[in-house]
Amino acid sequence: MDIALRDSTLPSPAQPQPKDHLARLNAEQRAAVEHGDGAVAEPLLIIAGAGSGKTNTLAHRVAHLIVKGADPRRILLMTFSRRAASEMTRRVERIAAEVMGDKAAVLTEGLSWAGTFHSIGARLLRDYALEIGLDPAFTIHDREDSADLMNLVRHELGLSKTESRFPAKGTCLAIYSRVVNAQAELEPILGKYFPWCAGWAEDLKKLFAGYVDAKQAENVLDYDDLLLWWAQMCAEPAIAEHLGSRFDHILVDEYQDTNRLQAAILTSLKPEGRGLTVVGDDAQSIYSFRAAEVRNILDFPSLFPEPARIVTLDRNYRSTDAILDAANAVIGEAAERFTKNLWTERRSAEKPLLVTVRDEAEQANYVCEKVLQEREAGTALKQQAVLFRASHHSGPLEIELTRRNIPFVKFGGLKFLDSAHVKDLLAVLRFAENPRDRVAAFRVMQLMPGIGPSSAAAAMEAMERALDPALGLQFFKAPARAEADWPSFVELFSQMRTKSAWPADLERVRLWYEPHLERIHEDATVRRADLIQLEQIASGYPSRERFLTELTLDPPDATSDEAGPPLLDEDYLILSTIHSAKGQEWTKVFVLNAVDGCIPSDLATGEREEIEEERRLLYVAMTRAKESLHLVTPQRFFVHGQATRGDRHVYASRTRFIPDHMLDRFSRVAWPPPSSAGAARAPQPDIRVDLKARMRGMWR
DNA sequence: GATCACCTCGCCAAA
DNA sequence: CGAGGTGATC
Repeated sequence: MDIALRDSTLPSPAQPQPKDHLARLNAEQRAAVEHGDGAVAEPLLIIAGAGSGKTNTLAHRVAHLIVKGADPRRILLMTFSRRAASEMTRRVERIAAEVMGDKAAVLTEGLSWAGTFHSIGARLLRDYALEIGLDPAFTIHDREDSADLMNLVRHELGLSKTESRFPAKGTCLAIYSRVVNAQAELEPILGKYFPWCAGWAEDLKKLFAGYVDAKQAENVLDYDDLLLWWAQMCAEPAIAEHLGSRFDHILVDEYQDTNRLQAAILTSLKPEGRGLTVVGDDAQSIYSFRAAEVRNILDFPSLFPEPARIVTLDRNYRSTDAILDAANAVIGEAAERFTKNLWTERRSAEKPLLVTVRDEAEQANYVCEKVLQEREAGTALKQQAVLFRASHHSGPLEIELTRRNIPFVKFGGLKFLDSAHVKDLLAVLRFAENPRDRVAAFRVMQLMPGIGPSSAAAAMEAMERALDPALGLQFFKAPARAEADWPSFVELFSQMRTKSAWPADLERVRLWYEPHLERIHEDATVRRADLIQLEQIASGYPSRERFLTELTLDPPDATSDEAGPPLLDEDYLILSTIHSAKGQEWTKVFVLNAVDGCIPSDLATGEREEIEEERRLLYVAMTRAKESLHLVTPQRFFVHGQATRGDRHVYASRTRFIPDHMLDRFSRVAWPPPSSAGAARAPQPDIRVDLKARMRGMWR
């Protein structure tokens, strides 16, 4: 910041505006931005179709509020992902800077309440911890930690050896999570979404009660707790009032994908609705498996004493009309729909392609060839994306990309944080942060050979009995085989408890962990590189607590074919699940497995609502494309669970969401093209043999 | 009580 | 095929 700026007082909103930042918006966008003209006004609902400039509009609205004098520290902005939040704040800064010049930075820096519901929840719960009887040093379990804790309780209650098999830990957690997020009773949830578990209702209730007790005893919260505690806290009128009055404006993005808990939080913060803005598109609701509730957005207008203002954005700035025609046709078949068709002025004669290939291997070949062709023609790899329904659908393609040395980054599916060595390291940190965290403690202690579940449990008990956890560990008599390892572990733990230093803690942990890493894993070298990379990431966080919290709530969501993140200036192809592709766009888009069984997933063909959501999923995938769109349909799929190269397979047919009468909106091609079938063969050996002569010779 | 070899069964998307 | 659980061994 320069001197002149430091001397100046806060910029006055009344200053003449050098540029009209609203001029480049269309009339509807502008109406959304100017609603209330910077003041706290009645609730606003923005129905924003795919590619209608939603992010831009929301960013302009926030910037406009600030320009008009709103206090950025009193603006709460909730987005669906961390990535969306930082993109939004970046744009707000840019727009505000255009209007107010350098002075904008002072203001936009105050825009600190921007993030996901979960991360905002975590911050607020630490803030109000004492008022609500929560230890502010709580740690947060990710999905896998939660499942592990669920499993511990499941064992303790003897549910792991029932006569017929009790649901697995992941399923139990999914059921629990759904009940919590939907604010529903267990039985109907079981009947509707987990019918194969319906017989276990009583045991599940016991299990969940035990799970809640365990979380409280260990001072840990899971993802759902961040919303549940927040909502419960707001059920206390005094706290809700206090909290609600901290914010003048609350803006929520992707509102179609919020659940009942989130809606409850919102209305308790602003019961009158004044100052609320929600943005979304019911045609893009694809998270009902996380208990998202389309009704939230549909019912929003009538939720408050004053009806909400509704603004609809239906002009699409992203895709060509050919792509939009096809996408509109797909969503046009939806049983129930509230948004209008999108329109655009971008003309193109290039219809989306419906490509038939023999199998997934050919699909991989097709994508590779086309991607390289497009790159030759000037479209960078980064401007091209391959989308798919389930993370494993990209398996064969990943192999082919690797074989051909085409760099790629994959979003969705397995993550960096899911690898055992990273989790080990984080568990040590979490154990130091919160010694009562049993999942972390068990994981860490069992790294030492000779220590299994029962020794770990005994050590935990010793810790609880002692005045200080570190002393408890120190005087614990480790089993003979682990005696040599124990002291250095205790030393590490007490150091982190008493002389914690960040990010030095992490390096200490890594040094302690390295011998174990080498013993446990063959490929220790690759994994060590990951850990060093983790230290890089860690150095960007101010404290151990912030590092743990934010890493759990906003995990790096990409994995690449090589260890380490690709350099920013490198070019790479994007692979992504359709869910992770939400809100993004690319010049060229390939959709894999556009067949029944994949889209819709064969696991989602029961309820009509499930089918409808699968249709929206295809719509979301198609509307990511700016210039060209390829839907690829392999004809046969090799069945899972047989020896490699086994040839048991099933035939698949084109997705039901593109019925015959819609085909005129697509170009249909078979690949490789039948005419050049010969060209696809391996080159002939360059020799000539006179077999006729040879055969004649046999008798001579 | 820890560890390993074997066996079973499988439920996608993710903060 | 693979995580996760089971029973036999050190």
